[in-house]
Formats: sequence, structure tokens, C-alpha cells
Amino acid sequence: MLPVEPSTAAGSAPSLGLIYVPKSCDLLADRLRTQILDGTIADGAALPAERDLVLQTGLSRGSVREALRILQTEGLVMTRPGRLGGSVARRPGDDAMARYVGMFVQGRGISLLSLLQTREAIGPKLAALAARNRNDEDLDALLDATRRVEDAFADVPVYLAENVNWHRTVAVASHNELLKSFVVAISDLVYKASAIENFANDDVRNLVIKAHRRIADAIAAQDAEAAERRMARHLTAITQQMQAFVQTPLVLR
Amino acid sequence: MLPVEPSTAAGSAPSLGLIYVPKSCDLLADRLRTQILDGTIADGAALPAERDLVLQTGLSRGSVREALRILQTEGLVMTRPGRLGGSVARRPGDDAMARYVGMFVQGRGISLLSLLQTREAIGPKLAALAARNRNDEDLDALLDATRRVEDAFADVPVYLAENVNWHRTVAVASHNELLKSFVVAISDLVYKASAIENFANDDVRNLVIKAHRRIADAIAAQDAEAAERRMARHLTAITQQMQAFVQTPLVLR
DNA sequence: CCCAGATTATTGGTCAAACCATTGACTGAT
DNA sequence: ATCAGTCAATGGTTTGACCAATAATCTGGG
Repeated sequence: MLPVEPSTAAGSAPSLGLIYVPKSCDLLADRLRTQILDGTIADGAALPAERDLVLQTGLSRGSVREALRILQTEGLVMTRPGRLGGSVARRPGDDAMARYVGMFVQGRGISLLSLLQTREAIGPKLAALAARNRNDEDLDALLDATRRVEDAFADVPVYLAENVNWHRTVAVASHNELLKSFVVAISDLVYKASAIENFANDDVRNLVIKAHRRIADAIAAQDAEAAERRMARHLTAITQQMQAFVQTPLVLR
Repeated sequence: MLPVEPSTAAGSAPSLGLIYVPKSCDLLADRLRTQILDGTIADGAALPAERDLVLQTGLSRGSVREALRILQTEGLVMTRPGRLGGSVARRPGDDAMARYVGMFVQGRGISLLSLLQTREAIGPKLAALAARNRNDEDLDALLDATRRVEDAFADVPVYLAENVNWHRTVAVASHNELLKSFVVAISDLVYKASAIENFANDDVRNLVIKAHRRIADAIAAQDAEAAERRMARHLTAITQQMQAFVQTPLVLR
């Protein structure tokens, strides 16, 4: 992985790995990425202006811009033009994770079934953690989210959006940011698929609302085992309901 | 999210979202990304040379290069210099997923506990799917991987690497590429952490090997329920074992 | 004194034209 | 046939200029 120093001696060891010749923009991007990820450059802190980076690094402006473009693509900096513009550092966020997971799903032609299986894997543990780790604000948010899904019963598009938000709220309550980022990414994709497929008839929506209520109760009571079990049953049921639509590979956008 | 067409009429509707002014390199990157993800540009197919893209798009070479740099960062193209070099399309892969998950974990200071919890969430379902969906080659690979872990008992670094490979093999057998990419990314991070912490003493390694054998048996017998249960117990036990090291935030590299 | 509009400075965005570095194919001498 | 040299095509890098967006600053009228 690392660059290898070419040996100057004539008859030296014959075992040399492939040597990777780093590009100048990669070197700069690596340096800045390291500093952003380890906090040397704090979240929200401004990076030097492009022309300053040129002076500091000795690279051309084109190379500096390519380095910044890399970091932008990774979601580690936000750049705005204009006076007092420039690049500011950002910690990696759920949005970038969701973006990449979406590309993965679309590019690999991941089936809706695989997506639902993944949600089935993550959801129950998430509910258990939420029951164990929630605080009062998490509970308030969850009860509110639960109510909003119920209130949106009649308006299917709003209902679907609120449904995604409900799962997201459970994820927040789990206080596990990695699992949360996964479920946010997946729920978003399931939402897009379900919005297309239009499978959520009145009966399904009623069952979902009942399940949400029972899961929220378990989380409120901090009963991790019940929350896990109920979420598992809920997600399994949803997968069953969507089984008719599940055969075909997932198409997005 | 999407760009908004500015209205030409004078007294038009007052509700306008923020309008995002797209950059030229983003437009080109979007076009190429779409074609790569939907297969119009097949995996392994060559993109036009930079100078050809300049002619085709009317953009400058700098903008074309920034567009390609975006796609490189997303893992959607590989670029090599030299004659017959150029950019070739690649489908999004586990490596890019692992890279981004790693950045997320490091940048957000995700704890080792959260990482282990995520593996606890995903692992059991993965084992169940492996038991259900495995074919003969998957089973051969799993038995081989199981043996390799056992053979590496004495050499801890090799043992740890083979351990990661074992989990990866189970993931492959599940035939769920999304779950697989998650577990590959996470196992890699757990491996790095465990390599640092040096917690795998003889007793732990013995227990792990026994658990692997029992799980492999269940997958061989296509007993999904047993595989899921045993994997859950296995990962819970591992988390318990690592609990002493789990308090501190995860430090990588 | 205050405020609206014009001005200006700073920043990223884009373009153009070179030249360098790497790589593989081609060619010709041996 | 083989091998070394040459050549062509490609990405990598630099330079310098100008455009576009934005907010601080100035200026003149009230």
C-alpha cells in the first residue's frame, strides 16, 4: 500500500513490491483528510484559501483544486465561492453515507429483498439499543414521530416520509451512530422504492401503525427484549407484504 | 436537493427553494456516474480520453479532470497514465464502502463498542442467510476458512487476519451483497482495533475456534435458526471479552 | 446621523496553452 | 528471433489569465 523507496544499491534484494507513485493532489488530500478526521482541523473550521494552499504547498492551483475536490466528494469539506467564501471542514455525516450506500445499491443492482433483509438485520438490534440507551428527549421525539405517522394515515406520500422519519428516530435513540447511519441510508432507499411501488394500502398502514405503537411502548418501558422482538416481527411482516414486488431488481430514480 | 429553474416571469410564485448553481465538473461527473451506475458504461469499459472529453463536452481540460477526480474518489473509475492508459469504469465495490465506513468511524470517533454492536446486529442475520442461500462452493470456502483459522492458532497476527476472512466468507455465502459489504467494512475495523489491543489470548482463541466450527456446522446443515443463534452467542461473547478495552473511543492508524 | 446604492476586494470557477512523465507499440539493427 | 531505441498516446502538472459570486467598504443624498 505504501510507496516504496527504490533501492540505490546495484545488487540489492530482488523482492520489491509494486511501487505506487502518488499524485500530488492525493498527497495534499491525504494530509488535509488526516487533519480533519483526527480533529486537528475542527468541524466547521475554515481551510486556507486555494491561493494560500498554493503558497504553502508549492503545488499549482490546479492540483490544489483537485485535492479539495477529492475532499468535497468525500463529504469532508464544503466550499462556497465569493468573498469570505472558501472551504470549511465537516465531519463525515449520515448524508454522505447514504449517498454512497445508494450508489452501491444502484450500481450493483441490489434487490429490494436484500435491502429489506438488511433492514431486518439492523432494525431489531437498533430497537433493543434504543430501549436500553434512550433518554427522555429521545422518548419525546419517538412518541411525536409515532403520532405523526398516525396523523398522516390518509396522505400516503406524507405517511411514507413520516414512516422513514420514525425509523430514523428509533435509530437516534439507540445512540449508536454507525448503526444509525446505516439505517438512515437504507430507509431512504426503501422509501424511494415503496413510493414507486405504491404497495402501502389501508390494511398495511394500519398494521404498521399498530406495530409502531407497540415498539414505542417497549422502548418507553426500556424493555430491550420486547422492543427487539417486536421490531423483528414488524420488519418481517413488512418484507412479507412487499414480497410480491421483491422479485425484480431495485430501480431507483 | 435538485436544481431549481429560476423563473423568468416578473411577479411569479414567491416560494422558491434555495437554488444550487451546478459546477461544470459536477454536471459532467453526474452524467458519467449515471451511465456507469445504470450500466450504459459497462464495468471495465474505457471512458474517452481526457482530451476527447474536452472535445465532446466543450469544457476545459481542468474541468474534465476535476469531474474524473470526483468519479475516482467515488470508486467508479480507475485511471492509469501512459499509452493505452485512461479511465475505466468500475462498479462500486466493497473496498470503497470499507473506505468510507472507515472515515465515518474515525471522523466521528465511533467507539469500539458501537462497532461490535453493529457486528452483533448484522452477523446473526448473515449466518441465517448463509445457511439458507449457500451453495456447495460457499460451503467449501467456509470449511476451508474455518480450517485456516484453526491452523493459525499459534500465530496471532495470522490468526486475526484469518478470523476476518472467516467472517467475510460467511458474508459471501449469504448472497446478500449489501450486508456483505457492511460486514467486510466493519470486520476490517475490528481487526485493526484488535491487532492493536492484543486481547486474543489462548483461551479466547480456543473458544472462537469452537464457535466457528459449530456455526459452520449449522450452515453446512442449512439450519438457519441454529446458525443465527450460534452466531449471536459467538459475537456476544466476543463483545464481552473485549469489554475491558471497549470504554475508550476507537483510535485507528 | 443614517441608510441605499455603487464600488471594491477577495474568493472560488473556468479556460487556455504549454510541457513533463509514463507506458506500450513500433521499428530496425543485430 | 531478439532486443534496444524511438515514437506516439495518455494522464500529470504548471502557469497565467479572466470570469462570477459575494460581502465588506465607501459615498452621497436624505
